[in-house]
Amino acid sequence: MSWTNERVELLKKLWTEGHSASQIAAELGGVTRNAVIGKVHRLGLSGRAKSTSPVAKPRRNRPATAAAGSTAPSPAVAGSRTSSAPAQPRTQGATALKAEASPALQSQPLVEVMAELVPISERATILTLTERTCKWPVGDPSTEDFYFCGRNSDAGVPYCAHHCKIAYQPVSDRRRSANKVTTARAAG
DNA sequence: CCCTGATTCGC
DNA sequence: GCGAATCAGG
Repeated sequence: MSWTNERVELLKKLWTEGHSASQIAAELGGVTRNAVIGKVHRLGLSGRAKSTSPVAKPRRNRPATAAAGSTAPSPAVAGSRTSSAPAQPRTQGATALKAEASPALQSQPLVEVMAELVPISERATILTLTERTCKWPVGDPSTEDFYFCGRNSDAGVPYCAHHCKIAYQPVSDRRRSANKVTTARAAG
């Protein structure tokens, strides 16, 4: 993958908007965050002032030939599956969902509630999800205002603590889930 | 650990 | 010019 004009433009745009290098790399695809950072510097738009040590740091020699594709960066979101899949989010069990259930698709009222709960600054697109970010979908995936929760989750756990509570309700409680969820969020 | 950007330097 | 490896910091 090369730095075409369009890709550079997108890079500039996203960088200016404050996206992190890894996020930009994910959106561009085919590049690592290192590549993005490198490009940012070459473009001379690193501007986002950091406390760059005025002091010259002693650089160590690079080991040896390591450039040969030793690492296999996988920008794509890996669908991490736990051995035993817990209850699908917001399902009564009857509705057969596709492999990765999308809770947002079946609970419109809840979706609107969630939209208010997730700070814009922490929202994620499909491109920014990692193994440790909450993959709780919010909104209609076919519209532009769709996003993922994106907050931190434990490694391997698909949702943040908050969304886990919603997603993994005991079967015995799920009958009243709609009410409980709404009530729970009101209570905190 | 996870993440962030900064820098070097072989390619 | 490119970006992995590395460094430094949160």
